[in-house]
Amino acid sequence: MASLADVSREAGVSVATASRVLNGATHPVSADTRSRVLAAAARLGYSPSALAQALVTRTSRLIGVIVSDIVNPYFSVIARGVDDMSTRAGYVTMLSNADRRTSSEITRLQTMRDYRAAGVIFAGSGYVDDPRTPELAKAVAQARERGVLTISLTDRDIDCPVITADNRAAAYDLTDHLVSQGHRRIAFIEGPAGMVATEQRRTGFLDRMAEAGLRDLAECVEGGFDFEAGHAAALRLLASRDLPDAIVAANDEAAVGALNALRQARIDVPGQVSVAGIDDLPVARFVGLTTVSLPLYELGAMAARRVIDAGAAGPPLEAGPPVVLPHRLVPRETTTRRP
Amino acid sequence: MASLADVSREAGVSVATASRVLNGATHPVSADTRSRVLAAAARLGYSPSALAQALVTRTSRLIGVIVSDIVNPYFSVIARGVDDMSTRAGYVTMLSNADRRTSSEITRLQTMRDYRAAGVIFAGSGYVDDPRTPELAKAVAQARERGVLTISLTDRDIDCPVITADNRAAAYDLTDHLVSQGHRRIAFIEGPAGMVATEQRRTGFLDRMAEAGLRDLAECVEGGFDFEAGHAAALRLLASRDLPDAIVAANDEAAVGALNALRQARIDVPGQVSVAGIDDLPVARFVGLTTVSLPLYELGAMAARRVIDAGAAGPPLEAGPPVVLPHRLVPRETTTRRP
DNA sequence: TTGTATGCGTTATCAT
DNA sequence: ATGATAACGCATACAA
Repeated sequence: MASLADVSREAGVSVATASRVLNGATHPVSADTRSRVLAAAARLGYSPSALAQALVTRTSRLIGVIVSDIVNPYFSVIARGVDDMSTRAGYVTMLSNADRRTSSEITRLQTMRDYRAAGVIFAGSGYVDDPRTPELAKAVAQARERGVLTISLTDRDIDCPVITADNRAAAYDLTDHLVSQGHRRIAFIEGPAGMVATEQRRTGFLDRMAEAGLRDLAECVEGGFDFEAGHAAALRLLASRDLPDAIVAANDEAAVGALNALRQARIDVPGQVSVAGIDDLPVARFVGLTTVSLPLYELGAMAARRVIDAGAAGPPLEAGPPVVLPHRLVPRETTTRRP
Repeated sequence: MASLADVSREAGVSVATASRVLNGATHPVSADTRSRVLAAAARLGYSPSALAQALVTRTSRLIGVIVSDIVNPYFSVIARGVDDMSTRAGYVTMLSNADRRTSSEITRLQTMRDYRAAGVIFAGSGYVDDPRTPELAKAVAQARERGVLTISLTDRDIDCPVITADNRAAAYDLTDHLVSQGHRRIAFIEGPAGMVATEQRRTGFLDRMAEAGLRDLAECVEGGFDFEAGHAAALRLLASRDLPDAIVAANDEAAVGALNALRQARIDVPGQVSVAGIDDLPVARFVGLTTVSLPLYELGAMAARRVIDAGAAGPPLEAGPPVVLPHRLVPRETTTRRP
């Protein structure tokens, strides 16, 4: 309830000086009045209105993150990275679920912009040939005019800085691992149709297979990013001809789904078939799934740091080349050398 | 960039009337000027500063939710409930992770208060005899003075409305199910030490066992809320004397951890021992775990709705008796009638 | 039905 | 070193 005016009155100074000591500005203030103001503030339990500050400085300590679905561990890890960094810097994070709808991303970005968020981070992958991407790009541009820095964690055609992981390379490296283990017939359970992340991961798989002269032994099957999709895909694989040497799923959840289907069918993993995923979510570690660790937490944290730093030092950094954080192959128990 | 002043100028009216048509106030406005203002607003791409609005109305459309860890599916489901409801009402949700530290909950609440959040929701359980709870209570009281409505999703000694699930009854009902299936020796893998949710669930288990005259056959072992804890607990159970008829874990993750330990040890579940959890997280459905479904999503959604409704209709509802949302037993494949 | 004026809580500019 | 005072963008009580 106590405002700056209250404090200044209590301390017998003007609001200007009260403001100066309370926000630690570089402006000189006598030690005496400083302590008087501090005492008054403490006595009144003063705490500044972040709203008023944001209104006048034209930028807040709010950082937004727009995910597809916070219940998806992939995104919650990113959100955690954002929030840890935000909190450490005295910022607070705003969260929105867009359910992969570009239109939702647009509206969410706009409402965050109306709160003068210092920045907003897009965590979700876009779709290939998404007709709404231009609209999103326009919203991003408007946000920028309003002073909000937007950052994308995936490659998207919206003119803004991107901090990302290399999906293609991740799939490529994972496939390389399998190939080097002697596997030849390898099946790939794809991600959701139309997503660029899906394309990138499939491409990485196919590229490595082709390089190994195994193109003909590479089989892509429809899938998705969740347990059920992986489970169903594995079932289809089981139903058709004989089993491949290895199965790589577009992400960990699908891989675990496939793993379960296989084991329910009494297939020995990795004895008969190796299985691997991508992401390295907590569940992967738990079931001993071979996967490639993506810097999800770091992506969120670094994006947040970037908007924080931008706020501290004018509006220096824009767009520029994508920052690509490193991934890392994590061999575990679901893959082994082919007999 | 366009402000209300810009719009009013463009439309040739005062900011007052511009404000009136743009915020849909009940104030009468002629159809003619209304359309002029609307046109001007559209032309300029006007959108109101949520900051300025919040400053003057002394309440924002911000809803905060403080969880222990958003990566934990238990909390991400709650957060999803909050965000869905918030979004639908034009609010935006602020998220903070407190890692079960009461001191963090306090500071996070304060910064949300400084943004004049319409309300903040505490999702995490407290600790028994937590010496810091009084401080939290004080912070809650201060927040209320500032007009922010706080709601707790668990029983805590901070004077504020609570919307919750009955942890004790959930454990009780689950145990009842096992007992009615003929199980007699039942082990309970506890949650993290000191948490009130842990106490409540253990109590529910013990109560039902006692009523069945099975107190002596009830065994509580230390555990936790994650895979590893459940896994380790199951290992300990395996090491000691002979196996119980059934194992109920304090939550689904621990149950799945135990499940894995058992199966790795070639124990047939539910053939030799039944296993059950609490929460009904997505993973439970996937592995076919018997559990009790807690209204996590609903808790978040209802809490959000309550702060939204409170904003719409003065400051009517305070404290009052806890609202308890129903849980539901979900029998699946990890439990069966005892031979 | 429309306009004027005031205040919300700060920061920042310009004096003093 | 300190103090008036003008914004910031909007809502609203009071006039007209």
